[in-house]
Amino acid sequence: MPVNIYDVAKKAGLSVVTVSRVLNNSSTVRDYNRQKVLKAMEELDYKPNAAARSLAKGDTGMIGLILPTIDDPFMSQVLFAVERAAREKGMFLVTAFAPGCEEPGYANPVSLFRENRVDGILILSPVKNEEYILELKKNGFPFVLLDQHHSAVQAPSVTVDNFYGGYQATARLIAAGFKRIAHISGSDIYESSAQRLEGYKQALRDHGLEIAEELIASGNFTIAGGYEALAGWIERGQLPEAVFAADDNTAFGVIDAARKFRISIPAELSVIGYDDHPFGSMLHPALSTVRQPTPELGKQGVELLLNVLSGKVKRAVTITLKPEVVLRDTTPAK
Amino acid sequence: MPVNIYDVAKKAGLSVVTVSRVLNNSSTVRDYNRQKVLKAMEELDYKPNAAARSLAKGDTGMIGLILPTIDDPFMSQVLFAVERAAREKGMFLVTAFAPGCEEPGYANPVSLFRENRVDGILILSPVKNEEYILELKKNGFPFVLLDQHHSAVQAPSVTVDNFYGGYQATARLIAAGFKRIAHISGSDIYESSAQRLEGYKQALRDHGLEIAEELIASGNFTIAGGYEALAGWIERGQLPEAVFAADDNTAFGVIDAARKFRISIPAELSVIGYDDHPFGSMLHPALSTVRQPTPELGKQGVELLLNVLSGKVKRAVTITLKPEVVLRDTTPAK
DNA sequence: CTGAAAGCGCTTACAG
DNA sequence: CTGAAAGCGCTTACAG
Repeated sequence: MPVNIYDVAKKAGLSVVTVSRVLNNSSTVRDYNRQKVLKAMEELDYKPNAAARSLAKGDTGMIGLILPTIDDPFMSQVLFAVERAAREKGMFLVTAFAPGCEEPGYANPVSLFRENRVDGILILSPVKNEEYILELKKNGFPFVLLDQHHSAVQAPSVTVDNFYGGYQATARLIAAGFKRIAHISGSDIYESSAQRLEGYKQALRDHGLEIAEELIASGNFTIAGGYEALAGWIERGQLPEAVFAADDNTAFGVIDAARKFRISIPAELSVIGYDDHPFGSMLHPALSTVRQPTPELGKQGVELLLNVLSGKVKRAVTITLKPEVVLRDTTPAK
Repeated sequence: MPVNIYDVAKKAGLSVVTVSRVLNNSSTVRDYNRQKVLKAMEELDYKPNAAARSLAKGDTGMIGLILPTIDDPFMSQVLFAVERAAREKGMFLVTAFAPGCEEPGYANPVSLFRENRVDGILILSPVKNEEYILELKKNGFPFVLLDQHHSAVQAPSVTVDNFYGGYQATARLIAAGFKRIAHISGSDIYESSAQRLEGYKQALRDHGLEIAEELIASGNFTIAGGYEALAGWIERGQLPEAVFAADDNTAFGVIDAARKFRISIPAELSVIGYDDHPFGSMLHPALSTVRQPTPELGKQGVELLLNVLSGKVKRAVTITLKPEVVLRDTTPAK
């Protein structure tokens, strides 16, 4: 039942080599013969066998994406962008989750590359220097890091400038005239959190504002974290004028707490989040935020990986994308 | 550099057949020899080549998941569950998006199966009778439908009982003493929407309540849809006592609108959503909802597909999962 | 319990 | 521009 390349060759009255050539768009095929082959394939409803091609050629036409979780629009947006970019390049996407240390019994997706199931791997937001990354490196397996800044690993990567994002968000708040600007950071295991915090601090310094440790809270990138941080400040009588939250979840928690404590936004408190969560623009008040270039991140990641695979890129280049501040209703209308 | 099965055989002083046997956990290998092979593999850091295995065995060890989008926690939760279940069964997951008619230029993920890249496919929430599903069926390619009810396609599937969910949600509202219970439905292209609506109607009927057409709005599964539906009722002086929203996004929109119009929840208006969106339990008021068994959906889907692949399941069985009402703070404390 | 041989469906030099 | 031959790295009957 399954028709193979010999069936096509026979039907077309040519050799399998020629059929293989039209399959691979080789230019050295007489157009007349190409048509015959195409016609035979059509009539036989022939589809090449991917495994046989892989075995013969040594590549798979697939790339892998390893990500920590998917419980966040940022992750899923990148996944979507990656899949799209991969498909546009004719590659399929194998997705594997690697929750990391947080979940012990969960095997690392090593066999994904150790068995040559994919040609290369994209690793999104590795939570720390996972040992499998080191292993990839040691084995010379092609991979690209997405959204990470662990200087410890030298590898091709495309990242978003989190320092810049943190700096810009804070600068906007300063420009609006605020002095008491708080920050709620994310999880320590993500480098991005530390960098947004640094951007916040630097913006304060550059504008001659003091860094008040009591206005820096830890929020763990969660709604609850944002809620508790604001509640804490309120209870201690330290309500800031504005808060830059390390992500939108945190910002939603801040808004939720503000509502609870009857603090009006943005009249009494301004808020800027990070990520541009879809809900941010749909709920009231619409959340001001720092938009991550997720489609670009996915696209550039795939392109970089393909360039690594083709040998065009040999060194550990880093492509840095800029996020963009989007001001909506949780900051003063200027 | 790449070590193959012959290298292992030589090192172990045995034939490749024996190596292959230990690779496939064949029981007919003398334990002493098995150890020798294992040791050789270890020392050589041997990893079997997936393409060669696929070609020889005729299967790939991969399954595909086709989903319309990923911009919804329901989708991503199912994706996560599917990946997890697949990995537990030793399979890898190829993910492909098929936005369907909504996005023309986007190629159908046909080559995923036409080139035998995967052994079988899981199709999540097909928006309608996509032609590729018909093609799969015609070709006898193994697939399982997740979360769909298109009676037009006879195929193995695992679904969630949306009628039941709609019925239960409405019944809870009725039990709380409400008479004017509204419903905001989802998108017509999803069968689930129609079924939740039917459940709502049936619950009303069963309890002797009238179905008021003016209390049935269309919300498109969006925050804006929920917002506008409630705003419409308010403006027309038709505020219901309670609303059953077709999903949590819609419910969030209702809550948002209620806040805007200063309608207190649940004192003046009760709300039940659908899906158990992670935000539902984290924001205030905590959203009452109908929880979908997403982990189970993914797990059962993978298992059913594997049973189809092994020939254990031949007919178009349907596994139906029950959703569960979760009452929180947007409905009266009983 | 073990192995020689053939085969899975392609592609890649190498000739012509 | 076209094709015969070898090879990619495994597994599967078939013998023994």
